[in-house]
Amino acid sequence: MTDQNKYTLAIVDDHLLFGSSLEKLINSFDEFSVLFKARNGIELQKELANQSAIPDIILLDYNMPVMNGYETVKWLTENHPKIKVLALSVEDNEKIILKMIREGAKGYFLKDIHPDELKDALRIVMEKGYYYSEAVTASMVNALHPNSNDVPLKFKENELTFLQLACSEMTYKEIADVMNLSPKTIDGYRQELFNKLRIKNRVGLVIYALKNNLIEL
Amino acid sequence: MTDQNKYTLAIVDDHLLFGSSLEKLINSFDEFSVLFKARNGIELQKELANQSAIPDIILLDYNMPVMNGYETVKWLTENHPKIKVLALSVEDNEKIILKMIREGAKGYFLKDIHPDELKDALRIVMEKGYYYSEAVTASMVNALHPNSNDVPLKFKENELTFLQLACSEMTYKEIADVMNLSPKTIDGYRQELFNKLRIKNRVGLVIYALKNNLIEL
DNA sequence: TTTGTAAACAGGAAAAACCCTATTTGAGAC
DNA sequence: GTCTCAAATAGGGTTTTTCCTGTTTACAAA
Repeated sequence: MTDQNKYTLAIVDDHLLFGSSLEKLINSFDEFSVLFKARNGIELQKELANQSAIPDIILLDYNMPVMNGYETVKWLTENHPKIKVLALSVEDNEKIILKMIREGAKGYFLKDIHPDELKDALRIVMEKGYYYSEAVTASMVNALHPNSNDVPLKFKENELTFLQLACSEMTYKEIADVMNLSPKTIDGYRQELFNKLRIKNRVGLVIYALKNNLIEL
Repeated sequence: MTDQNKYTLAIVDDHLLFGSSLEKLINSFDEFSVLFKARNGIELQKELANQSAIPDIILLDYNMPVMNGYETVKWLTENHPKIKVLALSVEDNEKIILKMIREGAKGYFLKDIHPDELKDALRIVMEKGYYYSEAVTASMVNALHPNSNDVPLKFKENELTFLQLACSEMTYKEIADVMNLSPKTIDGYRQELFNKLRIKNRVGLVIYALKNNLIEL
Protein backbone atom coordinates (compact mmCIF):
# COMPACT_ATOMS: atom_id res chain seq x y z
CA MET A 1 0.00 0.00 0.00
CA THR A 2 1.44 3.36 -0.93
CA ASP A 3 1.42 6.33 1.37
CA GLN A 4 -1.16 7.97 -0.85
CA ASN A 5 -3.69 5.27 -0.22
CA LYS A 6 -3.27 5.07 3.50
CA TYR A 7 -6.04 6.20 5.74
CA THR A 8 -4.92 9.13 7.81
CA LEU A 9 -5.35 9.68 11.50
CA ALA A 10 -4.94 12.42 14.01
CA ILE A 11 -4.19 11.71 17.64
CA VAL A 12 -5.50 13.96 20.38
CA ASP A 13 -4.03 13.17 23.75
CA ASP A 14 -2.44 15.29 26.41
CA HIS A 15 -0.01 12.57 27.36
CA LEU A 16 2.84 13.25 25.02
CA LEU A 17 4.47 9.94 25.64
CA PHE A 18 1.35 8.00 24.90
CA GLY A 19 0.56 10.07 21.84
CA SER A 20 4.03 9.68 20.38
CA SER A 21 4.15 6.01 21.15
CA LEU A 22 0.77 5.40 19.65
CA GLU A 23 1.91 7.25 16.55
CA LYS A 24 4.79 4.81 16.12
CA LEU A 25 2.45 1.90 16.53
CA ILE A 26 -0.06 3.19 14.03
CA ASN A 27 2.58 4.11 11.50
CA SER A 28 3.69 0.50 11.67
CA PHE A 29 0.27 -0.58 10.41
CA ASP A 30 0.45 -0.58 6.63
CA GLU A 31 -3.01 0.79 6.03
CA PHE A 32 -2.79 3.74 8.36
CA SER A 33 -0.60 6.70 9.03
CA VAL A 34 -0.67 9.54 11.49
CA LEU A 35 -1.19 12.95 9.97
CA PHE A 36 -0.67 15.00 13.10
CA LYS A 37 -1.00 15.04 16.84
CA ALA A 38 -2.60 17.53 19.18
CA ARG A 39 -2.62 17.85 22.94
CA ASN A 40 -6.21 18.93 23.38
CA GLY A 41 -9.33 20.09 21.62
CA ILE A 42 -8.08 23.63 21.12
CA GLU A 43 -4.87 22.49 19.48
CA LEU A 44 -6.89 20.15 17.33
CA GLN A 45 -9.07 23.00 16.11
CA LYS A 46 -5.99 24.97 15.13
CA GLU A 47 -4.50 22.01 13.31
CA LEU A 48 -7.69 21.39 11.40
CA ALA A 49 -7.81 25.07 10.44
CA ASN A 50 -4.23 25.27 9.21
CA GLN A 51 -3.87 21.82 7.77
CA SER A 52 -4.98 21.41 4.21
CA ALA A 53 -5.44 17.70 4.75
CA ILE A 54 -8.18 16.46 6.99
CA PRO A 55 -7.73 13.10 8.70
CA ASP A 56 -10.12 10.23 8.16
CA ILE A 57 -10.11 9.25 11.79
CA ILE A 58 -9.42 11.06 15.01
CA LEU A 59 -8.30 9.12 18.05
CA LEU A 60 -9.45 11.15 20.95
CA ASP A 61 -8.42 10.83 24.56
CA TYR A 62 -11.38 11.38 26.78
CA ASN A 63 -9.44 12.63 29.76
CA MET A 64 -7.96 15.93 28.72
CA PRO A 65 -7.53 18.99 30.86
CA VAL A 66 -8.08 21.89 28.49
CA MET A 67 -10.91 21.06 26.15
CA ASN A 68 -12.09 17.65 27.14
CA GLY A 69 -13.20 14.68 25.10
CA TYR A 70 -16.86 15.39 25.43
CA GLU A 71 -16.64 18.99 24.23
CA THR A 72 -14.28 18.05 21.46
CA VAL A 73 -16.53 15.33 20.06
CA LYS A 74 -19.40 17.76 20.15
CA TRP A 75 -17.41 20.36 18.25
CA LEU A 76 -16.20 17.80 15.74
CA THR A 77 -19.62 16.39 14.92
CA GLU A 78 -20.79 19.91 14.26
CA ASN A 79 -17.81 21.18 12.29
CA HIS A 80 -16.30 18.09 10.72
CA PRO A 81 -19.04 15.49 10.56
CA LYS A 82 -17.12 13.39 8.07
CA ILE A 83 -14.26 12.66 10.40
CA LYS A 84 -14.74 9.47 12.35
CA VAL A 85 -14.03 9.96 15.99
CA LEU A 86 -12.82 7.09 18.10
CA ALA A 87 -12.76 7.83 21.78
CA LEU A 88 -10.03 6.45 23.95
CA SER A 89 -10.04 6.22 27.69
CA VAL A 90 -8.53 4.44 30.64
CA GLU A 91 -11.74 4.18 32.53
CA ASP A 92 -14.49 1.74 31.86
CA ASN A 93 -17.27 4.08 32.79
CA GLU A 94 -20.63 3.23 31.36
CA LYS A 95 -22.03 6.71 31.67
CA ILE A 96 -19.12 8.32 29.91
CA ILE A 97 -19.17 5.79 27.11
CA LEU A 98 -22.83 6.41 26.46
CA LYS A 99 -22.36 10.15 26.65
CA MET A 100 -19.67 10.01 24.01
CA ILE A 101 -21.71 7.79 21.75
CA ARG A 102 -24.68 10.08 22.06
CA GLU A 103 -22.44 12.99 21.13
CA GLY A 104 -21.44 11.21 17.95
CA ALA A 105 -18.32 9.22 18.67
CA LYS A 106 -18.08 6.37 16.19
CA GLY A 107 -16.40 4.06 18.63
CA TYR A 108 -14.88 3.77 22.02
CA PHE A 109 -12.16 1.70 23.49
CA LEU A 110 -10.09 1.38 26.57
CA LYS A 111 -6.38 1.90 26.65
CA ASP A 112 -5.85 -1.70 27.60
CA ILE A 113 -7.01 -2.83 24.18
CA HIS A 114 -4.66 -5.15 22.31
CA PRO A 115 -2.81 -3.47 19.42
CA ASP A 116 -4.22 -6.02 16.99
CA GLU A 117 -7.68 -5.12 18.09
CA LEU A 118 -6.90 -1.48 17.55
CA LYS A 119 -5.88 -2.23 14.00
CA ASP A 120 -9.11 -4.15 13.48
CA ALA A 121 -11.06 -1.30 14.98
CA LEU A 122 -9.49 1.18 12.60
CA ARG A 123 -10.24 -1.05 9.61
CA ILE A 124 -13.80 -1.65 10.71
CA VAL A 125 -14.52 1.98 11.39
CA MET A 126 -13.42 2.86 7.87
CA GLU A 127 -15.52 0.08 6.36
CA LYS A 128 -18.64 0.20 8.42
CA GLY A 129 -18.45 3.69 9.79
CA TYR A 130 -18.43 2.60 13.39
CA TYR A 131 -16.79 0.20 15.78
CA TYR A 132 -18.09 -0.98 19.08
CA SER A 133 -16.38 -3.64 21.09
CA GLU A 134 -18.33 -6.29 22.90
CA ALA A 135 -17.86 -4.54 26.19
CA VAL A 136 -19.39 -1.37 24.86
CA THR A 137 -22.29 -3.19 23.29
CA ALA A 138 -22.95 -4.72 26.66
CA SER A 139 -23.01 -1.26 28.18
CA MET A 140 -25.51 -0.11 25.62
CA VAL A 141 -27.80 -3.02 26.27
CA ASN A 142 -27.47 -2.34 29.94
CA ALA A 143 -28.42 1.27 29.47
CA LEU A 144 -31.59 0.33 27.65
CA HIS A 145 -32.52 -1.95 30.49
CA PRO A 146 -34.80 0.10 32.66
CA ASN A 147 -33.83 -1.40 36.01
CA SER A 148 -30.28 -0.33 36.72
CA ASN A 149 -31.16 2.88 35.02
CA ASP A 150 -29.30 5.28 37.22
CA VAL A 151 -31.58 8.25 37.18
CA PRO A 152 -29.32 10.64 39.00
CA LEU A 153 -31.65 10.59 42.00
CA LYS A 154 -32.46 14.01 43.24
CA PHE A 155 -32.56 15.06 46.83
CA LYS A 156 -34.52 17.53 48.80
CA GLU A 157 -32.57 20.48 50.09
CA ASN A 158 -32.45 19.27 53.69
CA GLU A 159 -31.70 15.72 52.72
CA LEU A 160 -28.73 16.91 50.73
CA THR A 161 -27.45 19.07 53.54
CA PHE A 162 -27.76 16.17 55.92
CA LEU A 163 -26.02 13.87 53.47
CA GLN A 164 -23.11 16.25 53.26
CA LEU A 165 -22.87 16.75 57.00
CA ALA A 166 -23.03 13.00 57.51
CA CYS A 167 -19.74 12.80 55.66
CA SER A 168 -18.00 14.39 58.60
CA GLU A 169 -17.09 13.25 62.06
CA MET A 170 -20.17 14.85 63.57
CA THR A 171 -22.68 12.67 65.39
CA TYR A 172 -26.26 12.80 64.22
CA LYS A 173 -27.12 14.81 67.31
CA GLU A 174 -24.55 17.41 66.37
CA ILE A 175 -25.87 17.49 62.85
CA ALA A 176 -29.35 18.04 64.24
CA ASP A 177 -28.06 21.02 66.21
CA VAL A 178 -26.34 22.53 63.21
CA MET A 179 -29.43 22.11 61.09
CA ASN A 180 -31.74 23.27 63.85
CA LEU A 181 -33.85 20.18 63.68
CA SER A 182 -34.79 17.43 66.06
CA PRO A 183 -32.45 14.43 66.16
CA LYS A 184 -35.49 12.40 65.25
CA THR A 185 -35.94 14.33 62.06
CA ILE A 186 -32.35 13.69 61.20
CA ASP A 187 -32.99 10.03 61.90
CA GLY A 188 -35.83 10.24 59.44
CA TYR A 189 -33.58 11.65 56.73
CA ARG A 190 -31.08 8.92 57.44
CA GLN A 191 -33.66 6.18 57.17
CA GLU A 192 -35.06 7.62 53.98
CA LEU A 193 -31.63 7.86 52.38
CA PHE A 194 -30.64 4.35 53.43
CA ASN A 195 -33.73 3.01 51.69
CA LYS A 196 -33.44 5.16 48.62
CA LEU A 197 -29.77 4.41 48.11
CA ARG A 198 -30.03 0.81 49.26
CA ILE A 199 -27.21 1.14 51.72
CA LYS A 200 -26.77 -0.28 55.16
CA ASN A 201 -24.87 2.29 57.17
CA ARG A 202 -23.27 5.68 57.35
CA VAL A 203 -20.15 4.55 55.53
CA GLY A 204 -22.37 3.71 52.57
CA LEU A 205 -23.61 7.26 52.71
CA VAL A 206 -20.10 8.65 52.56
CA ILE A 207 -19.13 6.40 49.68
CA TYR A 208 -22.25 7.37 47.78
CA ALA A 209 -21.67 11.07 48.32
CA LEU A 210 -18.11 10.77 47.12
CA LYS A 211 -18.96 8.72 44.06
CA ASN A 212 -21.59 11.21 43.03
CA ASN A 213 -19.52 14.27 43.71
CA LEU A 214 -21.92 15.46 46.35
CA ILE A 215 -18.99 16.39 48.52
CA GLU A 216 -15.41 17.39 47.97
CA LEU A 217 -12.75 15.43 49.71
CA MET B 1 24.95 0.59 17.55
CA THR B 2 24.44 -3.12 17.19
CA ASP B 3 21.65 -4.97 18.85
CA GLN B 4 24.17 -6.57 21.16
CA ASN B 5 25.19 -3.28 22.65
CA LYS B 6 21.75 -1.92 23.16
CA TYR B 7 20.47 -1.42 26.64
CA THR B 8 17.45 -3.59 27.25
CA LEU B 9 14.17 -2.63 28.81
CA ALA B 10 11.08 -4.29 30.11
CA ILE B 11 7.74 -2.52 30.16
CA VAL B 12 5.20 -3.22 32.87
CA ASP B 13 1.85 -1.65 32.18
CA ASP B 14 -1.66 -3.00 32.24
CA HIS B 15 -2.72 -0.84 29.34
CA LEU B 16 -1.85 -3.03 26.41
CA LEU B 17 -2.15 -0.25 23.91
CA PHE B 18 0.17 2.02 25.79
CA GLY B 19 2.65 -0.76 26.44
CA SER B 20 2.79 -1.82 22.83
CA SER B 21 3.00 1.71 21.58
CA LEU B 22 5.73 2.58 23.98
CA GLU B 23 7.59 -0.49 22.83
CA LYS B 24 7.54 0.82 19.25
CA LEU B 25 8.81 4.17 20.38
CA ILE B 26 11.64 2.74 22.41
CA ASN B 27 12.67 0.34 19.73
CA SER B 28 13.02 3.34 17.47
CA PHE B 29 15.71 4.71 19.80
CA ASP B 30 19.01 3.31 18.62
CA GLU B 31 20.49 2.75 22.06
CA PHE B 32 17.56 0.91 23.55
CA SER B 33 15.38 -2.07 22.86
CA VAL B 34 12.48 -3.71 24.59
CA LEU B 35 13.17 -7.18 25.88
CA PHE B 36 9.65 -8.02 27.01
CA LYS B 37 6.43 -6.60 28.31
CA ALA B 38 4.28 -7.58 31.26
CA ARG B 39 0.85 -6.50 32.41
CA ASN B 40 1.51 -6.39 36.12
CA GLY B 41 3.95 -7.28 38.84
CA ILE B 42 3.02 -10.94 38.87
CA GLU B 43 3.58 -11.34 35.15
CA LEU B 44 6.86 -9.50 35.54
CA GLN B 45 8.00 -11.96 38.19
CA LYS B 46 7.22 -14.85 35.89
CA GLU B 47 9.07 -13.24 33.00
CA LEU B 48 12.11 -12.58 35.13
CA ALA B 49 12.07 -16.18 36.31
CA ASN B 50 11.79 -17.72 32.83
CA GLN B 51 13.80 -15.23 30.89
CA SER B 52 17.51 -15.90 30.74
CA ALA B 53 18.15 -12.24 29.98
CA ILE B 54 17.49 -9.62 32.61
CA PRO B 55 16.67 -6.11 31.43
CA ASP B 56 18.78 -3.12 32.40
CA ILE B 57 15.79 -0.93 32.99
CA ILE B 58 12.20 -1.55 33.89
CA LEU B 59 9.57 1.01 33.00
CA LEU B 60 6.87 0.53 35.55
CA ASP B 61 3.36 1.85 35.49
CA TYR B 62 2.31 2.91 38.91
CA ASN B 63 -1.39 2.35 38.44
CA MET B 64 -1.85 -1.35 38.02
CA PRO B 65 -4.69 -3.45 39.32
CA VAL B 66 -3.12 -6.76 40.23
CA MET B 67 0.24 -6.13 41.83
CA ASN B 68 0.66 -2.41 41.92
CA GLY B 69 3.65 -0.21 41.28
CA TYR B 70 4.54 0.19 44.91
CA GLU B 71 4.61 -3.50 45.66
CA THR B 72 6.44 -4.26 42.47
CA VAL B 73 9.23 -1.76 43.13
CA LYS B 74 9.58 -3.19 46.58
CA TRP B 75 9.87 -6.70 45.25
CA LEU B 76 12.32 -5.62 42.57
CA THR B 77 14.67 -3.79 44.91
CA GLU B 78 14.80 -6.90 47.04
CA ASN B 79 15.13 -9.47 44.32
CA HIS B 80 16.74 -7.67 41.41
CA PRO B 81 18.58 -4.71 42.88
CA LYS B 82 20.65 -4.23 39.75
CA ILE B 83 17.68 -3.44 37.55
CA LYS B 84 16.95 0.25 37.36
CA VAL B 85 13.31 0.94 37.88
CA LEU B 86 11.71 3.98 36.31
CA ALA B 87 8.22 4.64 37.51
CA LEU B 88 5.61 5.97 35.17
CA SER B 89 2.34 7.53 36.07
CA VAL B 90 -0.41 9.81 34.90
CA GLU B 91 -0.84 11.53 38.20
CA ASP B 92 1.42 14.15 39.61
CA ASN B 93 1.01 13.09 43.19
CA GLU B 94 3.78 14.19 45.44
CA LYS B 95 3.16 11.56 48.06
CA ILE B 96 3.20 8.74 45.58
CA ILE B 97 6.34 10.00 43.93
CA LEU B 98 8.15 10.13 47.23
CA LYS B 99 6.84 6.74 48.22
CA MET B 100 8.22 5.21 45.05
CA ILE B 101 11.57 6.91 45.47
CA ARG B 102 11.83 5.71 49.03
CA GLU B 103 11.07 2.21 47.84
CA GLY B 104 14.00 2.40 45.47
CA ALA B 105 12.72 3.67 42.15
CA LYS B 106 15.55 5.27 40.25
CA GLY B 107 13.33 7.77 38.55
CA TYR B 108 9.83 8.89 38.00
CA PHE B 109 8.01 10.60 35.21
CA LEU B 110 4.59 11.47 34.09
CA LYS B 111 3.02 10.09 30.97
CA ASP B 112 2.92 13.53 29.44
CA ILE B 113 6.69 13.59 29.15
CA HIS B 114 8.08 14.41 25.72
CA PRO B 115 9.53 11.39 23.89
CA ASP B 116 12.88 13.14 23.60
CA GLU B 117 12.96 13.62 27.30
CA LEU B 118 12.20 9.95 27.77
CA LYS B 119 15.20 9.09 25.63
CA ASP B 120 17.36 11.44 27.69
CA ALA B 121 16.01 9.93 30.87
CA LEU B 122 16.92 6.44 29.73
CA ARG B 123 20.43 7.54 28.79
CA ILE B 124 20.91 9.37 32.04
CA VAL B 125 19.66 6.55 34.19
CA MET B 126 22.17 4.21 32.57
CA GLU B 127 25.00 6.71 33.05
CA LYS B 128 24.28 8.13 36.43
CA GLY B 129 22.10 5.45 37.90
CA TYR B 130 19.14 7.72 38.44
CA TYR B 131 17.03 10.32 36.74
CA TYR B 132 14.85 12.91 38.36
CA SER B 133 13.10 15.58 36.40
CA GLU B 134 12.88 19.12 37.65
CA ALA B 135 9.34 18.60 38.76
CA VAL B 136 10.30 15.65 40.91
CA THR B 137 13.26 17.47 42.39
CA ALA B 138 10.87 20.23 43.36
CA SER B 139 8.69 17.67 45.08
CA MET B 140 11.63 16.36 47.00
CA VAL B 141 12.64 19.81 48.14
CA ASN B 142 9.08 20.41 49.12
CA ALA B 143 9.03 17.23 51.14
CA LEU B 144 12.09 18.26 53.08
CA HIS B 145 10.42 21.51 53.95
CA PRO B 146 9.24 20.98 57.47
CA ASN B 147 5.94 22.85 57.29
CA SER B 148 3.63 20.69 55.23
CA ASN B 149 5.47 17.75 56.65
CA ASP B 150 2.87 15.04 56.39
CA VAL B 151 4.96 12.12 57.45
CA PRO B 152 3.04 9.53 55.51
CA LEU B 153 2.35 7.52 58.63
CA LYS B 154 2.95 3.92 57.97
CA PHE B 155 0.61 1.15 58.87
CA LYS B 156 1.10 -2.43 59.76
CA GLU B 157 -0.17 -4.85 57.20
CA ASN B 158 -3.24 -5.84 59.19
CA GLU B 159 -4.03 -2.31 60.18
CA LEU B 160 -4.05 -1.31 56.55
CA THR B 161 -6.27 -4.19 55.56
CA PHE B 162 -8.68 -3.28 58.31
CA LEU B 163 -8.59 0.36 57.29
CA GLN B 164 -9.54 -0.59 53.77
CA LEU B 165 -12.30 -2.94 54.83
CA ALA B 166 -13.64 -0.31 57.20
CA CYS B 167 -14.36 1.78 54.13
CA SER B 168 -17.15 -0.57 53.19
CA GLU B 169 -20.58 -1.30 54.54
CA MET B 170 -19.34 -4.26 56.52
CA THR B 171 -19.76 -4.24 60.27
CA TYR B 172 -16.66 -4.69 62.38
CA LYS B 173 -17.82 -8.19 63.17
CA GLU B 174 -17.97 -9.03 59.50
CA ILE B 175 -14.54 -7.54 59.00
CA ALA B 176 -13.26 -9.72 61.82
CA ASP B 177 -14.66 -12.77 60.04
CA VAL B 178 -13.07 -11.83 56.74
CA MET B 179 -9.72 -11.23 58.39
CA ASN B 180 -9.99 -14.33 60.56
CA LEU B 181 -9.46 -12.38 63.72
CA SER B 182 -11.42 -11.78 66.87
CA PRO B 183 -13.80 -8.81 66.86
CA LYS B 184 -11.82 -7.60 69.82
CA THR B 185 -8.66 -7.48 67.79
CA ILE B 186 -10.45 -5.46 65.18
CA ASP B 187 -11.64 -3.18 67.91
CA GLY B 188 -8.01 -2.80 68.90
CA TYR B 189 -6.99 -1.79 65.38
CA ARG B 190 -9.85 0.68 65.31
CA GLN B 191 -8.82 2.24 68.59
CA GLU B 192 -5.20 2.43 67.55
CA LEU B 193 -6.08 4.09 64.26
CA PHE B 194 -8.47 6.57 65.86
CA ASN B 195 -5.68 7.68 68.16
CA LYS B 196 -2.98 7.72 65.54
CA LEU B 197 -5.08 9.66 63.03
CA ARG B 198 -6.78 11.80 65.66
CA ILE B 199 -10.24 11.00 64.38
CA LYS B 200 -13.44 10.36 66.20
CA ASN B 201 -15.35 7.79 64.21
CA ARG B 202 -15.49 5.48 61.26
CA VAL B 203 -16.38 8.26 58.85
CA GLY B 204 -13.08 9.89 59.74
CA LEU B 205 -11.41 6.65 58.79
CA VAL B 206 -13.04 6.63 55.38
CA ILE B 207 -12.14 10.25 54.73
CA TYR B 208 -8.55 9.63 55.74
CA ALA B 209 -8.25 6.56 53.54
CA LEU B 210 -9.60 8.47 50.57
CA LYS B 211 -7.40 11.50 51.08
CA ASN B 212 -4.32 9.34 51.28
CA ASN B 213 -5.16 7.13 48.35
CA LEU B 214 -5.37 4.09 50.57
CA ILE B 215 -8.53 3.02 48.78
CA GLU B 216 -10.03 3.53 45.39
CA LEU B 217 -13.48 4.88 45.16
C1' DT C 1 -64.24 23.11 56.93
C1' DT C 2 -62.60 18.88 55.82
C1' DT C 3 -59.20 16.16 53.74
C1' DG C 4 -54.89 14.79 51.96
C1' DT C 5 -50.16 14.68 52.30
C1' DA C 6 -45.47 15.54 53.16
C1' DA C 7 -42.30 16.98 56.55
C1' DA C 8 -41.10 16.96 61.32
C1' DC C 9 -40.96 14.56 65.35
C1' DA C 10 -41.24 10.70 69.06
C1' DG C 11 -40.93 6.17 71.74
C1' DG C 12 -38.66 2.34 72.37
C1' DA C 13 -35.48 -1.24 71.51
C1' DA C 14 -31.70 -3.87 69.34
C1' DA C 15 -27.34 -3.65 67.11
C1' DA C 16 -23.17 -1.59 66.26
C1' DA C 17 -19.72 1.51 67.38
C1' DC C 18 -16.88 3.39 70.69
C1' DC C 19 -13.82 3.45 74.89
C1' DC C 20 -10.84 1.95 78.64
C1' DT C 21 -8.34 -1.34 81.03
C1' DA C 22 -6.51 -5.75 81.47
C1' DT C 23 -4.79 -10.59 80.15
C1' DT C 24 -3.03 -14.09 76.98
C1' DT C 25 -0.16 -15.64 73.31
C1' DG C 26 3.78 -16.31 70.36
C1' DA C 27 8.24 -15.42 68.66
C1' DG C 28 12.72 -14.03 69.42
C1' DA C 29 16.47 -12.40 72.86
C1' DC C 30 19.21 -13.74 76.62
C1' DG D 1 13.85 -22.10 80.45
C1' DT D 2 12.76 -17.21 81.31
C1' DC D 3 12.29 -12.56 79.82
C1' DT D 4 10.48 -9.16 76.69
C1' DC D 5 7.64 -7.09 73.64
C1' DA D 6 4.21 -6.64 70.46
C1' DA D 7 0.09 -8.53 68.65
C1' DA D 8 -4.13 -10.66 69.73
C1' DT D 9 -7.82 -11.13 72.74
C1' DA D 10 -11.19 -10.26 76.55
C1' DG D 11 -14.46 -7.95 79.82
C1' DG D 12 -17.61 -4.79 80.36
C1' DG D 13 -19.57 -0.29 80.09
C1' DT D 14 -21.28 4.02 77.42
C1' DT D 15 -22.79 6.24 73.36
C1' DT D 16 -24.30 6.27 68.81
C1' DT D 17 -26.42 4.26 65.16
C1' DT D 18 -29.91 1.80 63.19
C1' DC D 19 -34.69 0.21 62.79
C1' DC D 20 -39.71 0.06 63.16
C1' DT D 21 -43.90 2.10 64.00
C1' DG D 22 -46.45 5.66 65.19
C1' DT D 23 -48.16 10.87 65.97
C1' DT D 24 -48.19 15.79 65.27
C1' DT D 25 -47.81 19.84 62.36
C1' DA D 26 -48.23 22.75 58.43
C1' DC D 27 -50.08 23.80 54.42
C1' DA D 28 -52.70 23.37 50.37
C1' DA D 29 -56.51 21.43 47.63
C1' DA D 30 -61.31 20.29 47.41
